[in-house]
Amino acid sequence: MIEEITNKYDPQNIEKKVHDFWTEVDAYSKVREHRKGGKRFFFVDGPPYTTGNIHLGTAWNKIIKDSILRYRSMTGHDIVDRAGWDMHGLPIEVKVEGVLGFTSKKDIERYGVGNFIEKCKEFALTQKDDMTGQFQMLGAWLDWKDPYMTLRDEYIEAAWWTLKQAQEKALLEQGKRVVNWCPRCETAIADSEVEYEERKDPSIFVKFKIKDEENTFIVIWTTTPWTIPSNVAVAVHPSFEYSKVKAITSEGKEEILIVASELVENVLRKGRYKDYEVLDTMLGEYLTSLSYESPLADMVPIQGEMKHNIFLADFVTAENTGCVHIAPGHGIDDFEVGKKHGIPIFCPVGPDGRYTEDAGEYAGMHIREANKVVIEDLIERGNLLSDGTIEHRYGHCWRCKTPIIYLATEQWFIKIGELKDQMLSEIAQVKWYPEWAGSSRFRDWIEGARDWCVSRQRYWGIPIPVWQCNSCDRMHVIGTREELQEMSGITGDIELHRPYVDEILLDCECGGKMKRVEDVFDVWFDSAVASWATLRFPHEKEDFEKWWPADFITEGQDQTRGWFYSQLGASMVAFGKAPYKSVLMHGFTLDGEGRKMSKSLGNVVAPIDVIEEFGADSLRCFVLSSSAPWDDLKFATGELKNIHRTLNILWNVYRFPLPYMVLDEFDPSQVSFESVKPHLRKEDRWILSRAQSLVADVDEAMDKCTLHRALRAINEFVLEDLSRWYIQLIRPRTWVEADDPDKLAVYRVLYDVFVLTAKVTAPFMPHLAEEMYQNLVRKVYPDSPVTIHMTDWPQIDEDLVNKELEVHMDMVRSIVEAASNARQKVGRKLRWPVSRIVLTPVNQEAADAVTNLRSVLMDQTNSRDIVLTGINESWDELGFEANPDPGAIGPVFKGDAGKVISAVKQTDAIQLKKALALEDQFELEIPGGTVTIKPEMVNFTETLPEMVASAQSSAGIIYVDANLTRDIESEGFAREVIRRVQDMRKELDLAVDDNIKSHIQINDERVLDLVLDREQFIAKETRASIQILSLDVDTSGSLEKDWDVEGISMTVGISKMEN
RNA sequence: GGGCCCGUAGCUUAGCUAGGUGGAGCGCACGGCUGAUAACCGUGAGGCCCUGAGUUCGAAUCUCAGCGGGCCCA
Repeated sequence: MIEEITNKYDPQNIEKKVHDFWTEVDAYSKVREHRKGGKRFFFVDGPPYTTGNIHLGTAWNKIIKDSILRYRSMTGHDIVDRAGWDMHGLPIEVKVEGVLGFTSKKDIERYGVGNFIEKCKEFALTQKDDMTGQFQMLGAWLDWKDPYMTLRDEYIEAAWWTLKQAQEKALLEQGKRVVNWCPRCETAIADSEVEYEERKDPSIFVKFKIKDEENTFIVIWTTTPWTIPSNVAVAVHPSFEYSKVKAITSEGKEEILIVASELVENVLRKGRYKDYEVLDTMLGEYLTSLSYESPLADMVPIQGEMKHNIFLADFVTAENTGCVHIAPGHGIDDFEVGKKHGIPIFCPVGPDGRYTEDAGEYAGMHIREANKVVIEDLIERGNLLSDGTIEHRYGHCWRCKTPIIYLATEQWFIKIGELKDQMLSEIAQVKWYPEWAGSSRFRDWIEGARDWCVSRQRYWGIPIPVWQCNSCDRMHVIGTREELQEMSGITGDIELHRPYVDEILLDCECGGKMKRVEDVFDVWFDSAVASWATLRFPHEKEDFEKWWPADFITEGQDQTRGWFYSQLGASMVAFGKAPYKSVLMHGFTLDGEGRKMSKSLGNVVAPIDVIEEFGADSLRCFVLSSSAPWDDLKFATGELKNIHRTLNILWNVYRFPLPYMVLDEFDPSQVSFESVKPHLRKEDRWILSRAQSLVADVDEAMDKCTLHRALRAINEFVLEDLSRWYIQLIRPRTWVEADDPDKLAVYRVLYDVFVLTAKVTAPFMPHLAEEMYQNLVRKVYPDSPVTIHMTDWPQIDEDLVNKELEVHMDMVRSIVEAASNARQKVGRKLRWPVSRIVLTPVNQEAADAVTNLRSVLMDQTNSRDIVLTGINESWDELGFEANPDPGAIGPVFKGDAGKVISAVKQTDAIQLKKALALEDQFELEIPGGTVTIKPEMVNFTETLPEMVASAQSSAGIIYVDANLTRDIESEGFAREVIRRVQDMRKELDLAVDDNIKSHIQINDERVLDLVLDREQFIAKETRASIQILSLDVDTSGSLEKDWDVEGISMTVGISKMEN
C-alpha cells in the first residue's frame, strides 16, 4: 500500500537512501540488461583527466550525459556507456614529481623510471576512485564498474594499432620540427598545453653588418636575445619599401641603416639618433642580394662558418623594423624559411634549455641567463641599437608555468593535413547541437588542420610502438601485444609501459637489433582512440562491428579543437570515417559575475558543497535548466535556491493527498481509470491533457538537445499546473469522507499524474523520481520494474489530449487572477463570497471557456453567479460619466464656456452619449439659453456601480459585484470562524479526523446572529461534535484564543474529544 | 589581430528562426489565503532590449561598425 509521507523534502536523506537502494539491487546493471536487444545507442564518454577532484564543469558534463542516457534508456535503447578515464601524461608526472620533490628529468632517472611509473599509476588509480565516488554522488549512471582506462593494456593496444594504420597508409612521419618545448619538463608540449600569460621580456633592436658595404647595417628586432647566437638569416617582405638611411648619432658618428621606409622614424627614435638622411629606397626584393655577418661570430664559431642571407617572407609585418630575425631552430615561421631556402636548422640549445657545444663560448649556459649576457656582448661589439623591455602575452607550460621555448627537435608526426578535405566532408554528415558548432566553429578549425606531433619525451604515457634498427635504420611499428610477443619471442605477460617495453629488442632483417624509440604518445592521442578502445578493439572485433561509430558524444566547447578533433583525426587515419554521428557541444561554467571559474580568482564552486546544501537533484536541475547547453552557465546561487524550492513544491504536491489516500485505503490496483472515467470533472480531464502535453514538450526538447526547455516545461507543469492550480481545485474533494466516486476519480487522476510526473522527471532528478516511484508504484504493484529507471517512457495517449480544454482553462485562470485583482480594489477578501462576476468576453472562445468551466470559475472566485455579456458588448449596468473637453468648448462658447462645462457634467450622461452617437449633436440647456454640443466636446468614461470593481483578463474585462447580502455576510463570518478554529486545531496538532468540542464567544449580537445561520456548517467543517456559539459562554479548553474578526472580538476555546 | 558564441528589469532569463505596443521567475513593497503551512496566491514599482549607423511605413528581432564577456586560434 502507498505510504504517507510526513517528512519535508530532505534531499540528502532521499539521495542516500536511493543510492543505497541502487547498490543493493544493482539497479544500473539491471536497467542496462533490461534493454538488451533494443535499438542500439553507443555513447562514448569523453574521459576526464584523473586530477582527483571534479569541478562544476565536469559535474555539468556528466549530468548532461546522465540525463540523456536515462532518457534514451527509458525510450527503449540498448546502451553502451563505459565511463572513461584519461590517466597518462604530464599533469600526473608533475604531481608525482612534486610529491617526490623532483625538479628535473635527472631526478626521475636516478629514482628509476620503473619506480616512477609505478607511482604515477598508483596516483592515477587512486584519483580515479576518488572521482568515481564524486560523480556517483551526482547520481550519474555510467558503467563505473568497467570503465575504460588509458593505462590499461587493451587501451594501449588500441593506440598502437591506430599508429600502425597511420604507418601503413604512409601518414606517419619522423622529422625535425619546431615544437613548443618546456625546458623544465624537457619535453615537447602540445599547442593546447601552452598557457598564455602576460610577461615582461627584453625588446631589443640589433644591427647586423652588411658584408662588403662600408658601415652599413640591417636592423632587426627581437624579444629573445638568447636566439641571436642561433640567427641564420633575416626575412623582409617582398612588397614593402625599404630605405637606406644615413643616421647621425648624438656623438656625431654616422651609420648607414636598412629598415622599412615607414619605420625609419621609429627605429631612429629607438636608437636616439640625432639626425638622418635617406640615401636610397628599394623594394624588399632588392635586399636578397645582400648578405651580412653574425655579430657573435667570435663567440659562436659555427656562426663564423655560416652564410647569412636575406630572404623574402609574407609573414613579415610592418612593425618594429620590418626586418625579421630568423633562427630556424627556434621558431615555426623561421623553420619554414630555413627549409624553403635550404639554410641550416641551427639549434644550439639542448632539451634542458642550456646551450650545447655548438654555441661555442655560450655552451652550458641556461638560456634564461643568456639574455643579459647576449645583450652585453652585443653592446660590446657595437651591434645593439636599442635595449628595452616589453609586456606581452607569452606561452607558458600549463603544468609548471615555465616560459616555453621553441626548439627544432626530432618528433613523430601524423600527416593530418593531407586528410583535411576528407575530414570536412565527414563532419558535414555529423549532426551537431547546436548546428553552428559544426558548420562554423569546428569547420573553421579543421580548415587550419596541421600535421599532428604525437610524440613526447616523457615517461608516463603510451609508449610509441616504433622500433628502429640501430644498424640499418629500418623501422617497424607494432600494432598489438600479440605481434610484439611473436616478434620478440617473449611468451608470458608483458608490461606495455616504459621502461619494461623499452627493454624488448627485436631482430632486424639486416641482422641488427631493433630498439624502441624512447618517446611516448601525446595524451591527446590516448583519448583520440577512445571510440574503439572503449569497445576493446582491436583485441575484440565483434563489438566494434556491431556498435561503432558512436551515436552520441557531448563535451565542452574547448573540445572543438581538443577531443572532437583528435578523435576525428585518429578515426580518419584508422577508418577513413568520423567516429561519431552526433555531437552536443556544451558551454563553460562561469561564476556569478560571468567570469570563468579559476583557482587563482578563488571563485571555484565545488559540486560537493552544492550537493551538501541543496542535494544532487537540485544541482542537476539547476545546471540543466539555467541556460541552453551550449551557452555558458552562470552560477547564480539565487537560481539554485529557486530550483530547490521548485523541487520542494513537487515534494509537497506529491505528499499532499497521501494522508487522505491512506486513510481511505485507496488502492490504485482496485480502482481502474476506466471505472472512474464517468466521474471525471473538467479539471481532471484538463490536468490529464496537460500531462500529455508535458510529455510531448519534453520529447521535443530532448530531440533537439534543448535540455533547458525540457526542464522548464517540467518546472512550469509542477508549479503552475499542479501546485498552483490543480491541487487548489481538487482540495475540497479530498476532504469528503464518504466513499464518493468523485473523490475516487480525483485520487485516480492524481495517482496517474504523479506516476507520469515521476517518469518524466526521472532522467533529470533521478533520486526524487525514484523515491516517488518506490512509494507510488512498487508498494502497489510489487511485480513492477524494480526501479523507475527501468520503466518505459510515457507514451502520449491521444484520447487524453484536449487542447481546447487547455486553452479554456488558461482563460479561466486569467479571469480568476483578474477577479482577485478586482477584489483587492474593492476590499473584499476571497473568504467572502461575491454575488456575481460579470465578464465581457473578447471572443467566442472566451465565452465558451466560461460556459465550459463555470463551476471551476465560481469555485475559484468564490462567486455565486457568473454573468456573460455579449461578445465585446458593454455590461448594461455600467454608468457613464461625461467629461467636457475645455479645449474644444472654450473657443466655441468663449465667455459661456464655464457654464457649458458645468452643464455637461450635470446632464444625464447616458442620454447625452446616445444623442451624440445618433444625431451627432445635443441641445444642452444652460442658464440663459440652449447650446449645441458636438461629439468632440465630450469624452465619456465608464463608471462602475457601487461596490463593483473591474479588471482586465485575457478573456475580457471582468466586473466583480461585491455588494453584501445577509446570506453573504453570514457565510463570510462563518468562514472567518472556521478559519480560526482550523488554525487552533493545527496548533493543537490534531489528526485530520479527530473530533473536537468548541466554545465560541462572539461579542456582537448581529454578527452572532449571522454566524448562527451557519452553525451546522461550522460544526461540520471543524469536526466539532459539541459546539456552542454564544454572546457569553465559558471558552476554557485545551486551547483558548482571542480573535479580532473584521473588528469584532471573538474568543474561541477548543478541546479534543476523546472518541 | 582572426573565427564562433553571448549581451533584454537589481539578479536569472523568454521573445530573435519567419520584423507589428517586450513576457516570466527571484528579490523588493503592499495585500490575500490557510488541514501542502519553515508552504502558497494576487497586486505594484522596476526596461534608452549593450552603443551607433543602416534596411523598413515599422527593428529587441534583419545588416554593418563598435563596446563588454566566453571558447578557440594567432
